[in-house]
Amino acid sequence: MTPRTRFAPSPTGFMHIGNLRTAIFEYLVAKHNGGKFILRIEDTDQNRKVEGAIDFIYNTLKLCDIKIDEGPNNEGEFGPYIQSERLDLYKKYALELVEKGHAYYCFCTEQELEEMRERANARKKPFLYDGRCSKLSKETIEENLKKGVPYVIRQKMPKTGTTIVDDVVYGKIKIDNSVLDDQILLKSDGYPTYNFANVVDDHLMQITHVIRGKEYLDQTAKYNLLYDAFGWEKPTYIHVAMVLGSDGNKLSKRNGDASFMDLYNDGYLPEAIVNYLVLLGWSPETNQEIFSMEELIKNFNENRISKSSSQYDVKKLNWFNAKYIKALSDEDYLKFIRPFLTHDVRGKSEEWINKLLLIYKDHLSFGKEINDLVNIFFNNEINISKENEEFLQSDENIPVVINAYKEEIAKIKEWNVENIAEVITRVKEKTGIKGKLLYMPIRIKISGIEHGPELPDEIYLIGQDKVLERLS
RNA sequence: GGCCCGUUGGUGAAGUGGUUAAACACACAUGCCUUUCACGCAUGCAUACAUGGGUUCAAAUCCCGUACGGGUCACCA
Repeated sequence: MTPRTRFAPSPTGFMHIGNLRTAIFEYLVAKHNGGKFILRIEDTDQNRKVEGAIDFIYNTLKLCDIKIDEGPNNEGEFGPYIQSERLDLYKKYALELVEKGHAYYCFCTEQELEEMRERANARKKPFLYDGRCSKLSKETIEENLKKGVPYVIRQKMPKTGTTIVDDVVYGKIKIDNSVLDDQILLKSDGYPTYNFANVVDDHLMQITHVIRGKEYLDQTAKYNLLYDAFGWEKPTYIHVAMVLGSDGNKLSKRNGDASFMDLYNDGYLPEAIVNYLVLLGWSPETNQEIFSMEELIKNFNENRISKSSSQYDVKKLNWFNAKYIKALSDEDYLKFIRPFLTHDVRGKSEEWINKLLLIYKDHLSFGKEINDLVNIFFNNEINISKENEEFLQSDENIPVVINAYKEEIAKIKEWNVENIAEVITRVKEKTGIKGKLLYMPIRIKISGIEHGPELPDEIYLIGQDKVLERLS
């Protein structure tokens, strides 16, 4: 049987890095074993549908180089791949379960349920449906159906004993059947519940490995009971621990850093994000840290997924991203970084812009950062701090050096980095000054600050006219 | 509250009974390099196996209790 895994998001138009990581794991398990990766849209909650969400998911996965073998936009033989288009299927299987005696019609109204719930709360007991409708006579049921009384279909749970969940990561988990609710399979609007649709689809789509967040671990007992009721073979379960935010709490939109798209828009390369995420909760057998998708597929091993949750740390992501940026060709780098530059570049030549951007290729953590780094080349006003002003007054040689620079720079006919470098050497020879006193004064005069790229580059980029003006 | 799961330095983690006086990476610090910074390289740091009890010649590794953290108990997924 060829391995098949699936990514089954609900179409909310948002993907936080925890979801993405799950998708990556699912993809890697499939591909490592030569299998298929399926996308299924779980839109059984009609209230949460978002326009364009499917394209958004395709887009995100494509950026991450995760290839969808079957999905709504490229159907295989197990379609449709959108749950809202499979309604008749769920109904058919729900009724099959009723037939077999593993499920029953329930005509209780929301109000009745609410009352039961309140009574349970008052006694400080967890609410479990008491199964009263399972005792309804055939006649009553038929009469209700004929009258069109709204109903749901509930699964009949065993009241005693335990159900074992076998999980690749967590091992064997024992769940008491007595805590299991007669869960609803089919809602009164004809839509299936998540749990039911999941089991039916995973079976029909021949999913072999169910990989999902650990928050579903407890629920898996219900799944197993469902599989047993149908007489279907259970898939291999791989539950993965959660990704926590940098504050150690649950990831949330509010934390800002939780979404893939935000990261992408800030100038993080998808390859770097994927590489970082895969190492969150999974470790390879060697000390290798940088992995191409191809290498991940080769090396991934679900037995090395961690049980405990891990914390998202943007600093490590920055490190990965910087590595990936450095590895880019100049051409690719320029293509990547250019859109992030928001400074006013009117009047600047392409050559000038590219040179500027290239200087920072090895210094960049993420795309948006370029604007801060590059600031000194766009400030029209130079602000020299008090300390720096004092420094300029601190040595009688400084004016001499500055004057020498001024003279030599004015003489340059062809404005390029080589000639500027020569000027610096000449100033050094002429004045006999070297070290700090040689470069700091001019730096401060032309940019206001003592940091920056290499001096010849900096002088070159600021431009001959401006440099001369600022040296006066 | 019941049930389930987890707990190795600031972070990601290796290690699943014995050369581990616990690797590696990020972060941090220092040094070298560079006429600054950064990059790169090197070194170091961090008083890390939650805690108490067992089992064993030997435990981060096995068992039990406790604490702490998280998850789950919907006509949401």
